[in-house]
Amino acid sequence: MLSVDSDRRRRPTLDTVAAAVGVSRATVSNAYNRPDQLSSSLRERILETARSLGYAGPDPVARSLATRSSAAVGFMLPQGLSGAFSDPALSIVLDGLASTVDGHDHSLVLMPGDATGGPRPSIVTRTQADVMVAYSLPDSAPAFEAVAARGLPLVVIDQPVLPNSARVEVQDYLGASLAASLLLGLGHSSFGILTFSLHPDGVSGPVSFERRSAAPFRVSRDRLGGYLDTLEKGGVKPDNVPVWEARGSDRELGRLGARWLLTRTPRPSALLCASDQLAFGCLRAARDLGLTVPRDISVVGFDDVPEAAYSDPPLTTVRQPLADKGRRAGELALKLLAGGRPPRPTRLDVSLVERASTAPRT
Amino acid sequence: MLSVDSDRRRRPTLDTVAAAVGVSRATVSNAYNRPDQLSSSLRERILETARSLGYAGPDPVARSLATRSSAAVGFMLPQGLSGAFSDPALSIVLDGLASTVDGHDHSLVLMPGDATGGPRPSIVTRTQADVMVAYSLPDSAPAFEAVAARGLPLVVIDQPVLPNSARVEVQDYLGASLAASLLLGLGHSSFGILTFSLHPDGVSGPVSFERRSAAPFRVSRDRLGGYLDTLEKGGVKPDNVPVWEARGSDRELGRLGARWLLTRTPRPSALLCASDQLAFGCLRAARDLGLTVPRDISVVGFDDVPEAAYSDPPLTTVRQPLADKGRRAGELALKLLAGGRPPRPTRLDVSLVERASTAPRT
DNA sequence: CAGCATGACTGAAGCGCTTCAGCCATGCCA
DNA sequence: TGGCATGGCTGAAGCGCTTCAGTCATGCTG
Repeated sequence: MLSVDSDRRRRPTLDTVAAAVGVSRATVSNAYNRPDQLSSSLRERILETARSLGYAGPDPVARSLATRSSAAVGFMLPQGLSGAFSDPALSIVLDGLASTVDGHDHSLVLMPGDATGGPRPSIVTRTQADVMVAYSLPDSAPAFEAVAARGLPLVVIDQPVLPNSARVEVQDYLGASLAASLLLGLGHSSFGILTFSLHPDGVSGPVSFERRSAAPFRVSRDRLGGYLDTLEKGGVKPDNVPVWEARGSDRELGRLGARWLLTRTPRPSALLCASDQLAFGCLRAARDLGLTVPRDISVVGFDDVPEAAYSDPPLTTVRQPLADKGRRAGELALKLLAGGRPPRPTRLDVSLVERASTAPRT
Repeated sequence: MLSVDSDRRRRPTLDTVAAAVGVSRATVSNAYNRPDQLSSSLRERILETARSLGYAGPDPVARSLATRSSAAVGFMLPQGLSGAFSDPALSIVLDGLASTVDGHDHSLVLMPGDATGGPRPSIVTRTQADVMVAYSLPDSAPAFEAVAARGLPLVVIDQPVLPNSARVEVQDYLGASLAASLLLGLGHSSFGILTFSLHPDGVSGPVSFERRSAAPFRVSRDRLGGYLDTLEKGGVKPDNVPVWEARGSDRELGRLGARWLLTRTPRPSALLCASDQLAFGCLRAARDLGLTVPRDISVVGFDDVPEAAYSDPPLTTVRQPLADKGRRAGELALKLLAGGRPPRPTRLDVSLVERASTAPRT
């Protein structure tokens, strides 16, 4: 049976319908796109005929070519899908973005990253999208050149800072400072820090000074910097603060890192984490070691994902407006699409949410 | 400065490059797509000129129109993005799929669902993709009609059973039976069941018989059926088994449901869950209530996500090969794209993984 | 009743690319 | 030396649609 193949080949087009109804192709097009351009009776007749012919509406690709707009936004991720989505923060941001662009009949094309910290240039070149959104890509991602070469508008979430792109980000450094200050205020003086990737190389482990200062991931760099600088101002030497880098932001990796941090000598009495997921891992690691949070160890996270309110104990963390971040990025994308120039960066507020995972040093 | 707009308008095309080099458009096209059709020196010259002209390669949309292939696979989800991705199982499946199609230079278009349990038909109609993948959509999803109307090949993951589509699914019923048998074998006789959505209406709560039997989500139906039928064979009347439906598969919703289940009279000594996420919620709920797993309560999950091995206690669960599921779906999509007929459904094996969240009834 | 705005529809020019049937040298073999 | 395969390139026909400048009745105004 070859009928399937030939069915697919010989699908009806606008012309088929036009001929069947006895009108011009333009009229059929108008029936779909500009109902006000023809009498509603004729429109009805056209739609009816189309249906009976098995015509499902204007072909999206042809329409895109004619309108020079593919009605899609490309979303560039720093890593593969499963890694990326192990952090619920991304899901929330993406959901905010999707609902915004979806309301404007745009679809979302996912572009997974690889070891370069972003999608391969060839992917970027071939993806049908008329605006790109970068989510927390390293400064060095080759994907950006490809975007520029295509002349596509770009909105950047979190990082990097790029000329001629719209940007939305949060006050990571400030948020981290707030968290560190809180802990200092509670009398802590011995700390450990748990961060997610500083480099896109997929390495987990203790962080050297060089590795830290050369980090291409701004978010990690800022949060880490916020923690360390503030501690230093509080009299804690950065050299005495062990830092563990997890190669992703999920709780198992957090648990692993926390286990290392909590077995340093002297043992930290407070752990600062770059994300809630990592913090959840700390809670687990503490329990594994027979330590009680917050009595023995204080833990703070970053993000304030919904679950932070329900962990055991509820997590003290830095709140960032994740859904807003996505929505705002969506609006910016739409705006650039409409020909707008990139406005000044949107900087979203962070705030400290004190729950039960922090306590005065005993 | 209008230059941005006109820049975007006046981008170089194949013709621009052809004219600059002094060859025909076909030759430039060949330079990109069929290197063997021209001398490598000419090809070099063309590529070089293109670069200097700021030509980023053939326009993806135009190319798609000419080749009648959009090189994209559409992924239809039963719900919005954040809801969908709160279950890590989806991320893993999607990752498997993405890496498969990505290797063949296809991209992935996400189509979020709404309260109908799938993407709106208008989205389906307008999305540029030449094969659709449905992930656990209800039988009733209107999205399917739209797919059929466009004549697009379809691969269905998990459900529903649709004529003329490729399908990959797991032995949900069998898996559930295994889990229930294990618990029966351990001497349990008082059970509670925690399932995710039976209907796409976003309702959480105790499940009536009607609601259960009319459930449009096959996976929930099968797992629930596997549990209940097996229990019944083991002498436990289904009427005596409380069932809670969570409107999604995340641990907070699981915790909520488990709290309800664990406060029934008599209190169940074993909880059967439709997913690991829900099971994690049970572990939490048990702890909240001062109960110890598995001494007071046995808990089993479904999926065997990576974290199941590291929960406290490690989770007894039904393993399904998630990454394989995604990969297989990707291969099927590619095969249909190549003109193949839908093969017989792929049915992946499940197996019981016994860890430490189950114990004999005390 | 001339003049004109209005509504309903059409013709044709693209959008940027792929592909395939040639065409033309060139080199090789017998 | 004639015949033929081969490599390298081109011309032109689409792919299916949007859009815009018209054309042509029709009805309304003065």
